[in-house]
Amino acid sequence: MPLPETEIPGRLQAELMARGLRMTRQRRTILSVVETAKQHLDATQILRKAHKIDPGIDRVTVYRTLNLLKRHGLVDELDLMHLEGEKHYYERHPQRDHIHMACLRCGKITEFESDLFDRLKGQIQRECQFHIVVSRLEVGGYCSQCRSATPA
Amino acid sequence: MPLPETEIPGRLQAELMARGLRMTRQRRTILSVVETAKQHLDATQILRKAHKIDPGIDRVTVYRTLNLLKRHGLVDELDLMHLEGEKHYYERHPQRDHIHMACLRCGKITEFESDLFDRLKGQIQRECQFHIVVSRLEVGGYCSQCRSATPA
DNA sequence: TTAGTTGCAAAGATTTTGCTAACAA
DNA sequence: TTGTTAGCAAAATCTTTGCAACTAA
Repeated sequence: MPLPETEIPGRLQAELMARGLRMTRQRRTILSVVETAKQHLDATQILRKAHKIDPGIDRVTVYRTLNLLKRHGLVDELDLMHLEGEKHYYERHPQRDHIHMACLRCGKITEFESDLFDRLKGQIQRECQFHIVVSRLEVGGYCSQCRSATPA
Repeated sequence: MPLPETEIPGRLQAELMARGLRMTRQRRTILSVVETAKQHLDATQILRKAHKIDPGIDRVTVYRTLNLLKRHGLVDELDLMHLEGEKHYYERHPQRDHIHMACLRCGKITEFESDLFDRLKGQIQRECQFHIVVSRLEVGGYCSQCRSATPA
């Protein structure tokens, strides 16, 4: 069963301010784009959406803000198995880590949560004495639809 | 306990030839570099090592050969949590998948195999009806040495 | 012979840096 | 006021493409 949707509007903004960081008009715009994204966005897509709110925002500001969010652990950077080029995708750091599955045929990205994943991370921390800050599990393969579909 | 070292010299070359691909002097060189690597190498490092064997090899040929190996599932592409830039690292596809742990302080990369990881992939295949072709689990954090070390 | 491969040059894609003006606190 | 941030331009980094010459099978 899915987690309850605990979307807190402006959470990113609140977290950044709680850390004493300056809240500029541009940052507010970019944060709102990331926060309300319904899918994984790369830097260019974030810039495009930000432009619709504030056409003056520069691409560099998007990169700088994403780096800021990354450093503070507020967003996760994904590669999604490099399905289309080397761009990176961003999503708000979830309350519970999930796995990203990328279909090599149709490109669909599916997310999956698992107790086994949580236990695996626990095992790593214990047996390797490694303190995990961030983790990323991505798998590439064929989704159920593409497995049963006729060959391309 | 570690797996037995079943290093088969020339395995990459044998696998490519078994697939009916042409074996050129340049490919042989690049394959031997990848095969005998004692650590994760990026394209530039592979080129550098290949140059020591055959100074005429072009960077482009390295990229093309790596892409070939990737497409055939003979090497895995790693990001190692982008610890130093956006380069990719390559390793021969292991008999059993392992986890890469990247220390955010000292940069050390540690590998770890786990039954839980295997079970997790089994769960994904079963519950998501997703046929896994390639998987990548990377974690960033602090290794045991850096955890107990004095702050930088 | 001939389809596949290489090297070279150039382009492409993504991200970062340096600097001054503008701005949040 | 004062240290931070934004915008602009330029550079840096990594990777791919086009094409003629070369080569493995």
